[in-house]
Amino acid sequence: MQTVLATAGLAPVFTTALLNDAVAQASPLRAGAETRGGMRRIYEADAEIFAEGDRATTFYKVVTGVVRTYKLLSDGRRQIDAFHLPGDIFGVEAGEEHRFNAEAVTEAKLAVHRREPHALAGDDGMLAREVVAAMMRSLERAQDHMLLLGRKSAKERIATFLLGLSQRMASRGAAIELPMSRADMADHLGLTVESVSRAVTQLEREGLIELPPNRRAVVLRDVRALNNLAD
Amino acid sequence: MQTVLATAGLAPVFTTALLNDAVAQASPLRAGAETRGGMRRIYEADAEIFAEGDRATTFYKVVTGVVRTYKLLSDGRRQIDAFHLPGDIFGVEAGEEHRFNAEAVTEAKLAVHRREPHALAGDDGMLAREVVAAMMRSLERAQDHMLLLGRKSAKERIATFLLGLSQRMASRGAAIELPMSRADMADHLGLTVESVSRAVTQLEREGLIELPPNRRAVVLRDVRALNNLAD
DNA sequence: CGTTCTATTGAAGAGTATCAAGCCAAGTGG
DNA sequence: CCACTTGGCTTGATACTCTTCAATAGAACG
Repeated sequence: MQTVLATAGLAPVFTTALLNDAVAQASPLRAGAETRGGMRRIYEADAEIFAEGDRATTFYKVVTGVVRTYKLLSDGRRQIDAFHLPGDIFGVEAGEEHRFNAEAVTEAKLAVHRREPHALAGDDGMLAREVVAAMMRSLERAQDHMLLLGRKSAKERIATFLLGLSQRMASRGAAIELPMSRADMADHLGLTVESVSRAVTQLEREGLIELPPNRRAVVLRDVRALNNLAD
Repeated sequence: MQTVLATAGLAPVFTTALLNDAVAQASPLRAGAETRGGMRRIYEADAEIFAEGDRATTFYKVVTGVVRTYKLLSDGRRQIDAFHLPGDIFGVEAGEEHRFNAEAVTEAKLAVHRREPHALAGDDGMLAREVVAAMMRSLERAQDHMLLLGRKSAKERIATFLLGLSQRMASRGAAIELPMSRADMADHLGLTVESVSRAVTQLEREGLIELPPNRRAVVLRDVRALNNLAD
């Protein structure tokens, strides 16, 4: 059942299963979510997909849902390097082992690909090309994210994050479902839960964004101003 | 556009089992600084190699010296995403344009490679494999660096940075030359010059490292303790 | 030796983290 | 259908790390 929103302007955009539709319509840039090969597997929310140190015999492509990949410090500090949306490929490794952990954020359907040469050779090498392209996109995102982590303020981080999400999720207008918790956002943006909450609230008070009562979605009200913050 | 690579000029070489080979041989390939192909060019310290937005018709491999690649925010804040040492490849782009700036840190000799498909096809695709392997290494470093930027303290950042440098530079024992200024280190580690200086001094007082009077080199005195800090 | 550039050190301030309630939406069981 | 519980989000007060501003010290070069 969907949330009934108090704010009139919000109601129409939030009342449907945004996320699942977004999945189906994956952005054109992200080479079709209609992956042909690969065994499908479904993970429930928060299920582990693989862990750091696991043998990397397979890699994955998100079909539906959202996945997080992260690293941990010995004392438990966590850095989520990326959220993977439908169409995204993750778990590709240079070495024998996975270098980070992967978990489902929401229930997620994944296409699992063996790393064997022939698996890639099939399909006319299409998959191989796709994997390389995916790696380059990961690298670009990582570079942008280093700029965010190294040099942006909390408010700027939130603005950047929301703009990025809205571009990657086929969002209806400027409305975005937030599939991940504040804790996940915090560990992605190098902040604490409280700082994320405060920055979001601040952007809301300034009128740049708008949130429904359950706070798990965002409407970008002033994209210009948000872009200014994100730089 | 189906794959990003269509515009990369690299597409033809990224086929079939190529990726797996590159993956398998990732580390060993890194060794050879003795690049055969590519025109040599020498840049003096602080010379611009390319700028964000420049057409990415070439990519580079460091022969001697050190290079920094960085991004800027509109107000001048800078994030150095990586320092490139001899053997490292940089400037490979998915799109038409360079997405960051590159400058020589020290005087640097670079091997310049055209992005044309045939240039890569030659040499038995060796260079192509090397480029893919280089990208994967860049991605791994970027992921590690995000953990540093998002979750480590100033002291931990310095420890991590010094350990990484010592592993990458063919260092005489535990002694490392620091080719870059404190400002460069700061913009790489997401700190200010002063914070870098203080953290270095602190590690020195604690006996983990030792510096010469000119402060442009470091001896790692207690690698164990440093690793503990870096996690 | 003086100039210049870089690095260090000090004092004060800002931004974010930490600690601690409180709030609200959603789910549970009587 | 309504307390009651639960988990996630927000808000407040305070602490702390790092930044900012400012000055000094030291190395390199002519």
